[in-house]
Amino acid sequence: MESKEISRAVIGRLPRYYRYLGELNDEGVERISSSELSSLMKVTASQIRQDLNNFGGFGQQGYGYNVKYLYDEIGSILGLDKKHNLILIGAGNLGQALANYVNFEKRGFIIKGIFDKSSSVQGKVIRGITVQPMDDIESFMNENDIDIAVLTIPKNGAVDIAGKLVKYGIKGIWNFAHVDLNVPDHIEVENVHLSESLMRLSYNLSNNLK
Amino acid sequence: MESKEISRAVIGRLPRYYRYLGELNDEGVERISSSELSSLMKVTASQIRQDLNNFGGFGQQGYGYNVKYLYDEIGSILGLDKKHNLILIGAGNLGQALANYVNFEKRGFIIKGIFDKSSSVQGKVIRGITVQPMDDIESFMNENDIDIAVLTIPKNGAVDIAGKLVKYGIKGIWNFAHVDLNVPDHIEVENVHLSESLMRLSYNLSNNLK
DNA sequence: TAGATTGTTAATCGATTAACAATC
DNA sequence: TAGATTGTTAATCGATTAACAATC
Repeated sequence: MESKEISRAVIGRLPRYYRYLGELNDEGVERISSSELSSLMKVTASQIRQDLNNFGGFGQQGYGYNVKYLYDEIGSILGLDKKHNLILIGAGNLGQALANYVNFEKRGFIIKGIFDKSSSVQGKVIRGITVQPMDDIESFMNENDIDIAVLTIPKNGAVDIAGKLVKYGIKGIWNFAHVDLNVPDHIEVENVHLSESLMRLSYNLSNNLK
Repeated sequence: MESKEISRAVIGRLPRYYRYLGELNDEGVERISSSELSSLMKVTASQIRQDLNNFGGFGQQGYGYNVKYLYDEIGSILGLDKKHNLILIGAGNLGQALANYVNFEKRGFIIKGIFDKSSSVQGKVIRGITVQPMDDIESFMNENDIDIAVLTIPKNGAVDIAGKLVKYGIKGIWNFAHVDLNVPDHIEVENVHLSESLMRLSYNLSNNLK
C-alpha cells in the first residue's frame, strides 16, 4: 500500500501516539499542536512532525492537528480499522490470560480458536471457546479466516508449530515463546520475550548511575 | 559501576546473546567465533564484537570466545548473578500467569508477595503465596528486601500505585499497565505494552510489501 | 493581515558496518 | 611460525534534532 519504506523506529512509536491521542480524544480535546503533544509525551516536536509526515500531512499550519482525525488516521495506518481473527496456541497460564484480555477484542482482534496439546485442558472452555487438540488446527484454519496465531507454548514445540502454521497459511505470529522462529519473509513475526524484558530491567537496576 | 554510558541499543541485545550462548553451552559447544555466532543469530560479526567490547575483551585473537565464560560474563553484566525479590501488584489473569512462570525464579527473580485490591482474590494462594490487600504493601516492603514491583493492574490505578511504591523505596518497576508511569529518574521502569506490540504486528500485516 | 504552527530541508548526532593492525 | 580471529579505528549509514520557508 505505502510505497516508501517506513523505518522500524517510526512504526514502533505509532501505537504510543495512538494511545495519547485516544486519551486526549476521550478527554474531549479537539486540537493539539506538535509542541503541546511533545511536552505531554516527552519527545521532541520535531520528531512528532517528522514521524507523522511519513504518512501524509495530517496537520494544518497555524492550527496544529485535529485530535480525533489524527487518532483515526493512525488507527487506520496501524490496520485497526480491520478485523483480525486469531487463534491461540497454548492454553497455559499466559495463554489464558491473553484470551481473557478484553481490550484486544475492542481493537478488532478476535480470538476464534484455542488449541493445546495437553489432553487435560482440551475441552475446557475459556471465554466461551472450547480448547481443541493441536491436530485440529489445520482443518480449523481451512474453515475459518485466520490471520494471526498467538504462540504461548514452551520454546521446544514452538519452531515446529510455527512451521506448520506457515504451511496452513498463517499471515502473522505473535510469539511469546522464547525462541527465534525461522519463518519465510512474507510471514510477520512480533516477538514478546518477557524474560529478556526482565533482564533489561535487571541490567538497569545494577547499572543505574543516575 | 560502569563508567562509560552504554547505549540502549546494546543493552537491548544483551539478553539475546545470553540466550544463544546458554543454548550453545547446553549443547556442549565450548568455543565460538564472532562470525559463527553472527550467522547463527543473523546479525553482523562486527556488531557482536563491538557490543561485547563495550564491557571488555572477552575473546582471544585466533580463538574466538569461550562460550561458558562469555555466558557467565554477560549474565553478571545483566545482574543475573544477584537475587532480586519481587512483589506482584495485581493478581488478575496476567499477574497469575507471571507468578506461575517458572523460569523467572531460575534466573534469580523471586516473587515474595502478591497484592490485589479486590477482596475476592485476597486470601487466595498463588504459587504458595497468599494474596494480600494493597494496604499491606508498605509494611511488607519494610519487612522484606524488595527490589522490583511487577505492575499487572489496569491503567487507572497504575500511576497512583507507582507513586506509592516509590515512596516505599522500590527500585524498579516492571510495568504491564498501559500507561507511562511518571517516576523519579533513579527508579528504573521497564514497560511491556502488549497491545502496542499487537498493533505493530497489525501494521506489518497491513503493510507487508515483501 | 499578523501570528501560529506545520511540512520539509539541512545539520547533527549516534549506531552500524567495514577494514585492518594487533595478537593469540 | 602461519593462520585465525579479535579489538578497535575509520567510514558509512540512518535517525534525530534544528531551522525556517510555506501557509493556514
